Amino acid sequence: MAFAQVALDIPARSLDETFLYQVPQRLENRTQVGCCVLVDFARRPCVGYVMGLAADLGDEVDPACVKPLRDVLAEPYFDEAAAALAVWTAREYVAPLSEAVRLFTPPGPSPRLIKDPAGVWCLERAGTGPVDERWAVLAPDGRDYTPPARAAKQRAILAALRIGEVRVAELGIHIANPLPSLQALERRGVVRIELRRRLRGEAARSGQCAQEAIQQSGYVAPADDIQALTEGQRDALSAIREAPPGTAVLIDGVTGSGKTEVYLQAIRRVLSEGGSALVLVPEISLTPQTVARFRSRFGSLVAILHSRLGLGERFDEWDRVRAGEARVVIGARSALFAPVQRLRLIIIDEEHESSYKQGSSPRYVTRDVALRRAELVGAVLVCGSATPSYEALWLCGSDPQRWRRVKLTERATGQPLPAVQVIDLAAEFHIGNKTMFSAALKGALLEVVQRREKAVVLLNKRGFASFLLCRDCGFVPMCDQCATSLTYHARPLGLLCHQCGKKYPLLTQCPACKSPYLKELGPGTQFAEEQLAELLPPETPIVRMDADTTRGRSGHESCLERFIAADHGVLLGTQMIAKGLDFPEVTLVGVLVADLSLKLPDFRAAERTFQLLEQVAGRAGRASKDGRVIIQTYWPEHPAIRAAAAHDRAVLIKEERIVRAELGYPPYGRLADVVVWGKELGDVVAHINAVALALREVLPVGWQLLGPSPCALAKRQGDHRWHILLKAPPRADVPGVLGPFVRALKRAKGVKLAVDIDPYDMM
DNA sequence: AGCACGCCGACT
DNA sequence: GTCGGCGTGCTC
Repeated sequence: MAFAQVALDIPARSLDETFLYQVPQRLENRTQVGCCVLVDFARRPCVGYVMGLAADLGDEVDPACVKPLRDVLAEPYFDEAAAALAVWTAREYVAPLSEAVRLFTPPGPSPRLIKDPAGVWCLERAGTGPVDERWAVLAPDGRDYTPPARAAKQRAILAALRIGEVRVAELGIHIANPLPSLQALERRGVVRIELRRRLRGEAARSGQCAQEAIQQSGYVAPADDIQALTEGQRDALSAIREAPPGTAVLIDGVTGSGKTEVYLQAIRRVLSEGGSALVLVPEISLTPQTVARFRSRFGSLVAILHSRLGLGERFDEWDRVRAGEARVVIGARSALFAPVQRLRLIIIDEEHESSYKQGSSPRYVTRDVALRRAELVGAVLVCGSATPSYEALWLCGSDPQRWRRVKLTERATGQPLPAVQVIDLAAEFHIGNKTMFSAALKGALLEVVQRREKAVVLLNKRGFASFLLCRDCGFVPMCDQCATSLTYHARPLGLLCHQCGKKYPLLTQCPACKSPYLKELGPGTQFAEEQLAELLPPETPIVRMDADTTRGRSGHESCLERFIAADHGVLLGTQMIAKGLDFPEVTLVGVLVADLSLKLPDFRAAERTFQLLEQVAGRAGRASKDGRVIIQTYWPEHPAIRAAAAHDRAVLIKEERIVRAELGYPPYGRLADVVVWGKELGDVVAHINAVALALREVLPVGWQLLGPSPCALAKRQGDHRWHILLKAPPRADVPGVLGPFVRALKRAKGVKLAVDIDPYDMM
């Protein structure tokens, strides 16, 4: 008799254990770990995934309760190692098991069970099949129906439906758990719940006819493609080769040191031994240039997993990986879970990037899950960055058995790192300069333009002005959804909430005191663009690149192309211009206000500022011409600024070590953030207080509980947000304490709760 | 999640 | 007295 441990595809924290089912004879040879199966659960059918197989029941389960599997719905999506990684991820990040398992299932919706019009449960296949959505529609006789006074939810639902049809999911945004009420209305014949077919966009096909030839010639690239390596690159390569399976190598290489070439050659080696490789890049760096570079080496052995691909195309790529056709997988964070066979190498490029922290459940840390996957499958993890995270550096020092660091101190071209000049903006103001450009930066920009070279200017703030201020009464217009100040945009003219994206018309007078004197304060990229245009000769190409100009499918690329195509000019942008772009002709980098990110309420603010400055500085002088960097700041003596000026991270680390050790911040302590949010402030505060009270009861000795307090973004999209911060010793089993605690919590109406283990962002 | 069970206020 | 909304608990 065979039994299967099944993880049900139901995202509830109270359901995150596997359930045992008996495997009937007829399904015995099709039932494998990773299969999607149909089971009976709580008197109805349910989709699940096989996490393990067993020969007997063990003593835990009453044999009388065990039901047989109803059906096997698909070939295995994942293997035992992946199942183990899913269980580990769910535990480590206090997430429902089903959500962790879904990381490994093909892109697109899971098979769902839906009720047909007769009320019979039936299965809807994933992938190629049509996708249904549940819509609530007012029935013709329902128009005049008035629900009883006590049925507040039904009233709210009907009020919405009288205006128009609504998706059930959308009702859920404002009405907690609308389904029971909706079903009650349906029984009365007041409302119909309809399933509607949503047609998937046509699966895009990747036209790589030219690449086919490369694949047929085998994956070994022509010898002239393989660039001569520097000594540092050779050391890095041999460190990767010699690293035992399940361990990590940190490539700590200055900007322009040729880390990508190291990756490419390490991958080539893995391929020649019959293995596969996974390359994770920040979402933003997955540009056509990056893809092209890998494709030119490995042809159609490359698969791209990108969230911006259509669902069909994403599925096709995923399936090529599973089939073993693609053995070099490049993608953002979630590609870590691709069904790669014989995985021998996992590369995380730009390891310090905050996008490697997943923002929704399971809120995993890519680096840590990647190392776990490497351990489970016997692969080597390679993390590369010019500015590694403090945690990664610390791991190399404190866990040398598993973490090895290789330094690349020279640029591949032999060029020196650009000289950095720091300008004190306060001093500049005192000598009468009231513009955004110091005399030094102004001069350098004019010189660059005159020599018909290129410059990059960073201003880490988009829009025209951060906020409007009434000069008569001090009023600042705020977003009513988020309680953040509204950013003034000149084009299109209006006020915009950068938190939720809500647009407001421009005010001509103060709503509080009717004063017409509203002043724009805190210049952003739109304003800087105007100023730059005034400063430079009229015909100078200026390309602005921020979230506003890169919106849309290829906005990003078109901005870059315009800058690359121009024979000289200035690229002005927010932090997105600092990330992994390689423009050979840039000879000047200017930072308009370096301290913008320094004052954020976040213990990583200094580290992030240094990373941003060092990365953007690295855009200068990558080819044959020397580069120059000018950093303007009100805080020239800050360690992050001094470290960037000297290209010496030690200046910052020295200070950070003291602060973080003293306050128990990572890596000298582990954090967990417990957030509660909801529409009613009173509910939120009451619930978080109850949570805090209960948490203090189970708090281990040596742990600290901070708060409850409002989140830095105390209101977001209409939700009030409060949180509790936990500080634990460095190697404490934080999920081991929080997991059982959260599972035992009574759920409260009108509020939601999330746990973020090892958070990156506590706003 | 979804469904049964059971409590309790509201209306015949 | 019953009806039905809403909170609680269980599901191999």
